Amino acid sequence: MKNITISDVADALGVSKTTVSRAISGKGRISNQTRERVLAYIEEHDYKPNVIAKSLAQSKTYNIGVIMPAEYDIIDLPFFQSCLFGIQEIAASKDYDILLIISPPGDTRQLERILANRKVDGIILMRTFVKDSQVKMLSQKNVPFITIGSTYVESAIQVDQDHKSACFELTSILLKKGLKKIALIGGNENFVVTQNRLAGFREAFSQLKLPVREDLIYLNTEHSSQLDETVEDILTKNTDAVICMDDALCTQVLKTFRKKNVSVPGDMKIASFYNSTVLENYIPSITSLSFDEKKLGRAACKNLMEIIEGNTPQKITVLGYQVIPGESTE
Amino acid sequence: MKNITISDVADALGVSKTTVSRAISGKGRISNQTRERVLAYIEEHDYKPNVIAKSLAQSKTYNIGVIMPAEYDIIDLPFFQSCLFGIQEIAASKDYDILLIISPPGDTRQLERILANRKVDGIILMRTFVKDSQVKMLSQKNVPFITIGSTYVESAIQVDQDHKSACFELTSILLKKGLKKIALIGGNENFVVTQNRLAGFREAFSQLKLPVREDLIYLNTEHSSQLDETVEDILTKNTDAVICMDDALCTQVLKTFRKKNVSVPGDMKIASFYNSTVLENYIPSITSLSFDEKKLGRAACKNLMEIIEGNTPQKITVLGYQVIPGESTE
DNA sequence: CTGAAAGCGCTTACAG
DNA sequence: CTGAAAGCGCTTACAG
Repeated sequence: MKNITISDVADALGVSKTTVSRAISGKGRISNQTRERVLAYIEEHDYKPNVIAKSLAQSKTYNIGVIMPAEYDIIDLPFFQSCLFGIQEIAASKDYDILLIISPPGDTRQLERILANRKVDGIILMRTFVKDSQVKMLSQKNVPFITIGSTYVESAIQVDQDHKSACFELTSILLKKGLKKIALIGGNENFVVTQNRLAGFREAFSQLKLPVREDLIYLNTEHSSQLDETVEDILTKNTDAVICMDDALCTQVLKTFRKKNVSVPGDMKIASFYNSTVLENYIPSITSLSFDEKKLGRAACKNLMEIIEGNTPQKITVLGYQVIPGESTE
Repeated sequence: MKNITISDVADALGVSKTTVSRAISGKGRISNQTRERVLAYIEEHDYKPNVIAKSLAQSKTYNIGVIMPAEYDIIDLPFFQSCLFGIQEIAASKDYDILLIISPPGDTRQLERILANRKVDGIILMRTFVKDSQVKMLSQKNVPFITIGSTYVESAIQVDQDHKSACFELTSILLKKGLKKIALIGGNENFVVTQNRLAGFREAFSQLKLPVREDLIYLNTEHSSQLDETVEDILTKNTDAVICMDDALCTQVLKTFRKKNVSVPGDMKIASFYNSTVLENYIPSITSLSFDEKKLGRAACKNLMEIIEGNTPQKITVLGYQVIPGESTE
């Protein structure tokens, strides 16, 4: 049950392997007639070139490595999932496959192994950190790569959602309703995305020449125990509204509000960052933002393909967002 | 900046490529002295064999394909994620990598492309269906593969959690408390896992010689609108307790109960299938089951490696579970 | 427009 | 214990 090879095809047709190769790849001069004869034969006999052999000859793998952080944060999963779908869509259309690299943040071992083994033609990083050892390494080694999410490394080509503008707009909406004491609850400050959202938050205030209440900015609030204290603090300070940087945080905050009989939007307005399934059925409906993550994945993969093909895509691609107004801020 | 090859090593050491190859692989006779000399040189000069060339020579790819269904069901994501972690752990330890295949249920195109391109040495299916075209195809083509979750295809080697026993025990616990009218709410009946849980549910009744209330079995309840009707129906029928086949369903049911002022566990007992993050902070705490999904991934990958190496692992590997008692059934 | 030949970087019978 | 040589299945200068 051996697989049919390019030699078999060549022999059967009485042409050279070179000719068969050219018919398939479309490279090099070849007569229309010959090409069609070869293609017809291939089609009929279901010949599939051996990608490994092709890889070796061309020093290409037709794989892209996608790095997924080895962190459990259930709320981020749909994000990664959607990105992956977008990536895979584009990749498959160019006959590329996805090599999944699961790696703890800051740990470059997996990545190095795969690069040393020459198993991929390029890399997509699905999350970036303020100080990102993976980005640094890829950049040094001159490996084609794209980051989803911004990075501070100059040479990196990035695709991102416009978190800053989004947070700016969300904050502005609240400010323009006359709400002044707005709290911001966010996750890990080492994520670039956290910094970007914070920047948007600040800008909304400064544009309206209002002072930011620094004591109402709560970052690194990841554990729910910690979050309870945060909410406590927010309530003590007579806050008007809360913006949550993600829906997991928002869910927790809402739960605590309910426990303490804080009514939304009566006593407190609240807005969150994603209109995810976690909150979609919540009553009252929560004002939130909508991003197209599949599109993000597609954009990242398209750009990576460009780099691999030797082109230079634009350095920063920023994708839009939408504000989904809800009852929670009325 | 060319990469150092096996020939370079051989030349530098004044030995043949054969010898270098043998020193690395450990196959074939070679003197200890020579092996160590080669290994030392390799270590010092950081030589990494080209995996692609190795692949071509051995007809092996050192990749395993992992199939993830292209379906959005947020509740399943942590499951897949954990499995992936387990898989990757074992794979990496054997220098294998994961090729991610995202594929709509029933669609074998992605899979066929990857097989035709000979990009993997074996496949892990992360979800199975009652009628599973992917399983059928893999089985026909004689590709090494493992299913996570049971399948009805005879030849398939499977790794699964013991959903049946788990559901049996959960149901038994409720029955032994004297609860008779127990409703079962489940998802897609085309998933083997749904059928297994249902079987466990039934067995609990039959073992205690109690009749199953067929009208309290609700499958295929995926959309929340539909679920509302289901809950309505359950309440009409004066039900004692509800078992939910997953936490997404459970969350919805709990929400509806609250809306209708049905108190848990006062008016109604409830139990769910996973002790996932979705419910972990719920008040009252929810009686549920705990499975180790990373372990599942590990077991699947281990078995696949066995098959690839020419061994025959046991046909069905079943992993245990734990009942986590909560206040919701007290 | 077509082909013979070398090359990609390994492995592995075979011979010694 | 070691090595020369063929082979894995492609691609691609080079020559015609």
